Amino acid sequence: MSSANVSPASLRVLHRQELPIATIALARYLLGKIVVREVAGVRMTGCIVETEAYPPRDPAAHHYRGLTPRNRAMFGQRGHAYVYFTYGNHFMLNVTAEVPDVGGGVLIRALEPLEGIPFMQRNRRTTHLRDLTRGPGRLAQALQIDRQLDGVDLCSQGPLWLADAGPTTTQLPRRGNLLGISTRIGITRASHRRLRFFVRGNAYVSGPRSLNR
DNA sequence: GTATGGATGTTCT
DNA sequence: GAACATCCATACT
Repeated sequence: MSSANVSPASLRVLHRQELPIATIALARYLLGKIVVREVAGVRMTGCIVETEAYPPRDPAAHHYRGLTPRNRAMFGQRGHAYVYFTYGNHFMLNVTAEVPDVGGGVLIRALEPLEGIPFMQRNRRTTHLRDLTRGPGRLAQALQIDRQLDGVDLCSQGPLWLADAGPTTTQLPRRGNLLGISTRIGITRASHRRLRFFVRGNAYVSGPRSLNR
């Protein structure tokens, strides 16, 4: 199993300039990066192991029909949070992409828990490690991510930000062994497009086994 | 391990 | 009224 194996002390905030502009490139780039959530003096972190791209002109994307009050974050600068509520139960965390007014986002689908695991266990009401952040709804609940964080800048240290683990993590998935690619989960439109990216073999990746080869 | 269906609230037709 | 970027409990192999 590939483990994140990150040293928390070396966290460095990601600068907007180093984020790829294109949605699909960003979805791949974010694998291996760290989500940092700070609430009430508590820090929870996890390594991104699964993403989905919702690029411009994608009929499955919330931005497809243009700007609405809900999706406005995706029409702003990249590197911000787009958080929305769905299925009556769950919040989803996305990282905005593209240049302003275009519309693009990357759904964060799974994390490998790193720091603050006891708090995630409390938030999720389970001690089972593998169930804490495997899936977009679960990870949002574990990290206490809700609508209040919609629009937050992920490139400045605040309640929610993105980090690099520093030079110690050299095993960023590129192709072949570590980078898995599949169709996206739970959509009906454009369901043939292979825009889901994941760390192959990682225990915290969601979805059916058949998609995770 | 896989398959199914219900719960739930917001958005859009 | 339908669809929805999901999760959970339950039933079954």
